[in-house]
Amino acid sequence: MGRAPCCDKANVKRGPWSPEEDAKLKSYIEQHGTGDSWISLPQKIGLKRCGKSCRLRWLNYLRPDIKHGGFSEEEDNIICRLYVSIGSRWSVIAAQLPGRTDNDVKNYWNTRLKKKLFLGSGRLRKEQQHGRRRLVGSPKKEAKQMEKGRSFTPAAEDGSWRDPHRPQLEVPVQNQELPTATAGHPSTEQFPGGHSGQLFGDSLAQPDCHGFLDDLIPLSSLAVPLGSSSPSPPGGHISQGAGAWCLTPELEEMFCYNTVRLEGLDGFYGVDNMVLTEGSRTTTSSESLSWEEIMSPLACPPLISGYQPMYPPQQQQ
DNA sequence: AACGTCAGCAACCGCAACGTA
DNA sequence: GTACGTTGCGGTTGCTGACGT
Repeated sequence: MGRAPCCDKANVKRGPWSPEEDAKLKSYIEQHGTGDSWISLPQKIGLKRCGKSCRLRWLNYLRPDIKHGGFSEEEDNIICRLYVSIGSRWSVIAAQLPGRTDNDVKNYWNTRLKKKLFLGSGRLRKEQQHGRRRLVGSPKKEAKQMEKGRSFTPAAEDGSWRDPHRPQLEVPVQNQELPTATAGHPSTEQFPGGHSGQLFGDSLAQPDCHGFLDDLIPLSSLAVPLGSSSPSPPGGHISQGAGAWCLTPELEEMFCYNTVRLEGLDGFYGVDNMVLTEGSRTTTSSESLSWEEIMSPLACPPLISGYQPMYPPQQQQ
């Protein structure tokens, strides 16, 4: 007994939305809100669309507070930091960026930020050198995005990012309880409740936020405990066997399996020394590395070592 | 000018979580 | 406790337009 489909796909229109459809959906929601069932909404307003599609259209495009295009460096910074801390939890990341949707953030990461971060990609670097491809949208496109853009609530007076329409992320604040390395892979675990507060302290709210590469990546965020969901000791080792550390698959692939990609990220030469075995993702080195070694200048050249680790070694506990 | 390639983005898909009867 | 409907989320796909040859 399978689950009933959310809509009859044969009688549902797909593909891009027309202005008329947008207008219908928008005016209905502005009058009645989104409180009712999304599933029944299309019938009520005479749209041949799936309820899910209506919801998506509203959330990602029609909402009045949506901000399109033109991510600021500050936003870049926030996205990158959160990505290395919690992984691809786009809704959580988007919740910290007023006017941005998870889809927006996800697209932005996939199409731009990832490349911006890992310029080592040979082709991209070549392209940049030759100025063949823009890394940001063309003026025409930007203009289009601006045109599509809606009004949006600026940063709060205290300098923090705040969107009145979105709930603030309920996670422990920066010092330093984000469940990163101490609570298993963050992307697979829920944040503990009970503490409310903003995700960031002043550092991210500062208007003069420096480039996100400067202090972006705590190695503790790149490494996840292997083969165990139990909290890992802060003094964990990269070694073979249970309890060993590994990079998240994506980062591992970026940093270790494809050395070409490291071109533009020379700072990670030390990480490259950690030869990983396929599948088990453990090091082949007969010697294990202590946490201190991992955080040493060899593994963490200035780019990283300058970063205040979220989960410092044991002695700080 | 025509064509090919690729980046960017909107939309879709499927699964998991959640809510309720 | 369970079955079912709905919502939310993240990954993926496909279209469009910009750009290079």
